[in-house]
Amino acid sequence: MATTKYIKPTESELEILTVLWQRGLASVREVHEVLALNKDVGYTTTLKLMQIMNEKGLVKRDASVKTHIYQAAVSREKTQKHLLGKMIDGLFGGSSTQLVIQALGNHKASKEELEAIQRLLNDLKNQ
Amino acid sequence: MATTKYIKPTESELEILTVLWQRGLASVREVHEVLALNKDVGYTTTLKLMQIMNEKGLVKRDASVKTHIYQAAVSREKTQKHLLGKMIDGLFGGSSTQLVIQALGNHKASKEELEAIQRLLNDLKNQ
DNA sequence: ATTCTATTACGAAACAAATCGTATATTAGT
DNA sequence: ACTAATATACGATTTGTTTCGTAATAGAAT
Repeated sequence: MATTKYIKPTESELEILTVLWQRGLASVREVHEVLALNKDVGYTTTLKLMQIMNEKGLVKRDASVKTHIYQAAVSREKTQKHLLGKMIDGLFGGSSTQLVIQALGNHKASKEELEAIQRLLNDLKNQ
Repeated sequence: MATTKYIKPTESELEILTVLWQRGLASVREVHEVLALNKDVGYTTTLKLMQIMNEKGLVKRDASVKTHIYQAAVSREKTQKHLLGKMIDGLFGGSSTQLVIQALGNHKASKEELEAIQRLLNDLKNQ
């Protein structure tokens, strides 16, 4: 099996991926306009980043049209899984439970969300 | 209230902090030997990093003895909280629940751990 | 066709992180 | 006092990330 090396997105790349995961397809301008809501950055900066991401294989693009259309080439789930795993191993001594406790303790969740987690826990316990 | 700006440790700095959190007090050599188990890096690199961390205020050191003794100057909990929060906001759309589900789904937890989380959930629900 | 507008391509600078070599200092052993 | 061993200090280099200016390109409007 030819395993492709996992490429860790940088922080800026992650911001761009987040936009792409949300929109599916987007031009550089569209991505840029979303980013520009939260930070002050030039258009060509976003463009350059997306070109680099294309080289790295983090995004794909359709260059057959005048305005290139991009999409994420890595899934949100895989990326979450990877970064989360790193964090659990590095910061939480390998204990996902510790991380869960911290996460629930600090970020408030609604009753519905808590119940969703409880159902998941029951499933896990009965395996 | 004079709030001190939060300094985000880099990845290498986090590795060093992890060692210090575990041991409490340690010399550069001690830290370095732990790091060297997992990666190939020179002693002076570790030294330099710890000096930088000292300037940043991430660690404190006792320089009154010949071999300087370091300790973490930031708490593990605060650091966990900060980085976790960033991750939830950035990667999980602000939903700690999503993160918890991912964490529990991938990293296997023991029955005891799952029950500990269930108790926490009950507490949270009854607030 | 010429001009205007929006786009991509590309290089270079600015910045940040990690690495290590070499010099210097301190202590312990002889 | 000399030597060996072990430390710290510090500069320089390398590597990675982010930034943006400028040029080239393509299409749309006139």
